[in-house]
Amino acid sequence: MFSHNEIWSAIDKLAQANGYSTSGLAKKAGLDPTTFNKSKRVTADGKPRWPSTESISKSLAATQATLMDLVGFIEDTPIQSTAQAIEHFEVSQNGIKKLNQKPLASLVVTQDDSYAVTLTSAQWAPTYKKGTTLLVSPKTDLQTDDKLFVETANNDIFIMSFDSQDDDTLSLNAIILNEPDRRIQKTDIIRCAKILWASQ
Amino acid sequence: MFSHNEIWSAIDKLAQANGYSTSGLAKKAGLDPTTFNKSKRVTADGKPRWPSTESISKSLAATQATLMDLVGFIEDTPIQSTAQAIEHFEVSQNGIKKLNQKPLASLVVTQDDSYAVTLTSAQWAPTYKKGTTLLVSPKTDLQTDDKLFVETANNDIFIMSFDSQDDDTLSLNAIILNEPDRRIQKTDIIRCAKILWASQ
DNA sequence: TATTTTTTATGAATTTATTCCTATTTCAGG
DNA sequence: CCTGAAATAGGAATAAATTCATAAAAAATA
Repeated sequence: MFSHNEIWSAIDKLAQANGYSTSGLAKKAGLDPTTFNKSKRVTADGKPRWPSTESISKSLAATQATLMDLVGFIEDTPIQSTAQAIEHFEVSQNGIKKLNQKPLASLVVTQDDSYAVTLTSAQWAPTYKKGTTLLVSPKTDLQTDDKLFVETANNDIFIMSFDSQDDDTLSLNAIILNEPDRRIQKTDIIRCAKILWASQ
Repeated sequence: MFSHNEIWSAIDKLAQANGYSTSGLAKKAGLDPTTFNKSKRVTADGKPRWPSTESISKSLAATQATLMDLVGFIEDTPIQSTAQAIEHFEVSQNGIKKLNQKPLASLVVTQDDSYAVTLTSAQWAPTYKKGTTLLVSPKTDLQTDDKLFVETANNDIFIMSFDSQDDDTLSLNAIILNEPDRRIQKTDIIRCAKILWASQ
């Protein structure tokens, strides 16, 4: 379920995240530039007007975004967890480092082998927006396009999709713009977990 | 981005996953039952017709599904790729029974030992309200006050907190009003999982 | 098997969203 | 300060989706 307000807000955010104005996004999508006007979001007598599914599909295509990305722009309630926070990370220009204070991402571990990671940075938006909680599992039966949460020996963190692997290296594809694909030495990996579930 | 075919397929799957026919879903959503007819998906001259965003929103609301859930029916998301719907349950005055149609609770199982249970009954409110998704694990290292999801041989379901156990029986405390505490024979239990995580 | 209910189908009427057109506003560059 | 491009606004025309009305097929029930 999503509200009239949420879907319009998501369209605004989709445009902004790709450097477009609202009308610019409409043009890029091959639509009339006034399609997403504020004045087209309610009728004269105040009834809500919704964008069409086709317009949304075209807008996502124009920004090479998925429906999943759009979900990332729609706010929802945070999850509650039975787990306990044990580690914190900081995101900076040089990468992501473990630390104790002012965490931009917090990692919580449950009592079995699955655990949750809460992102307090917009680093991985729009795929995983700030505030997203990921439920991940360290299980190793990886399939192509599985999303992974990987931590290396020097405490860098990568959230990328699984491409392939051999005995020594793990090949990962970027899931956000302007991030390169990567090949990581397995000996450098201290944590590799498959993302099973992502909250809003 | 998503295609005309994908969005219609997703609506069909949303209906099916909730035990509805396509027209049944439309009715539940407060729409005309013919809204999602095959004949409404293309024009007379073969042009594709798309469901409106508002119809989709109403359909998700009717099934207590999120946009994320719909994505699961379209793309290879973590939820879809690692989970498979296997069983449905119905809650009635006399208890909870397994069935095939119109489930009030749906159970999905992931590829590792944790799985998710979505409650579509208010049976366990206010602790777990209608629509809550529980992430549970069959791990047996139980501690007092752990919340458990228990299914017995006659397909009754209990969501209660762990009190104690001996070789033969499991003692459970109620977590909702007007429910008695219980002692269950272990030989009667066909599923016992610890609730690790609860969604909104 | 007969009967009722549900589902599916299709055309026409209605409602809704987009497009077209024009005008105003905003903002960067000369 | 002026100008041109982009963004926004709003009404009318057009295109598109839903509803309504009806009928036929399929499924459930007696």
